[in-house]
Amino acid sequence: MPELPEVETVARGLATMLTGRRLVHVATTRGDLRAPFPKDFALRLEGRRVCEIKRRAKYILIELDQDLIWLIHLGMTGKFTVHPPRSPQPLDDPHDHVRFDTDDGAHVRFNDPRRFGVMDLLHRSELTTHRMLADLGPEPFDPALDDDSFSASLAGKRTPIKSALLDQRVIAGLGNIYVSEALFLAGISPKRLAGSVAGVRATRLLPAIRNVLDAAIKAGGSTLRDFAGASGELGYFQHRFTVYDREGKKCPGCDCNVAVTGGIQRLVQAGRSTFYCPRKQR
DNA sequence: CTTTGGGCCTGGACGC
DNA sequence: TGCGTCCAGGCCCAAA
Repeated sequence: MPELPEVETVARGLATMLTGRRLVHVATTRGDLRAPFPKDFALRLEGRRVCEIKRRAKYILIELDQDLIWLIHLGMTGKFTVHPPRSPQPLDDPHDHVRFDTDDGAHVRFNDPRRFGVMDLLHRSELTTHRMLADLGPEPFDPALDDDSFSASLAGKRTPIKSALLDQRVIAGLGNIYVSEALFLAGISPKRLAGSVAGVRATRLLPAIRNVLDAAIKAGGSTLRDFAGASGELGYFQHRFTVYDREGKKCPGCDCNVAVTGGIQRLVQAGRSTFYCPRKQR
């Protein structure tokens, strides 16, 4: 369930370990996840130096020399594990899809049991035209995203606000969990049509989105401290959610009796679970 | 044009 | 115990 905060955490962890390093001994296992890896994938990564590691929406972008960019999506279950130099070689796992060493002797593996991840290689010039990047909306923390532009992107939409926030063209990086959390914090019903959120409610929703993401990134960052130097999995951190996956539990903002009200409700919108409190969200 | 829904993939939870 | 069924999730694409 990696969404923006988890992807950000993984990207920061990888940056700590890999920036400035050269990739050596790159190998793939079966060479496909949701889609086949690009042609000569391992060969093209071999010997490249890591210049910088960034995140765009839920994608990790590893910028290499020769203007090559390694694009990674973690899907649902994608994980990186970094084994520092001189640490024991990890056991083989059938779901290890990519492995490589760095020129300082670390060993890195990408593991994805459900294979919903994506690997691709692109040239720097394709950063805004690549199929998976071209239509992405603004980053939630982009200062250019203000109340007016956010409101304008919701205006006229006939889809529920829950679905609109999952649409990466509206705002990039939110997934099913943080959409529920942000709508709860903003006190907005997930069933409300996006068009009716434009205006005053949008000015409540945008800070709520930022608060929820910021708190989760901070929680992730605190796990990174322990990981550097240890043989660690990147991006998995304990985070407690207020409404997500808490059907029937008490809403922290309500003093109502759960036995009477049923507590936090679950509903399905566009095939996906939404969790909310009908009393706090209108 | 916009919005909806199916398919991809597989481990784990659940029911019989 | 062992089997089958369903679900979760992000994203693309076809269909309405």
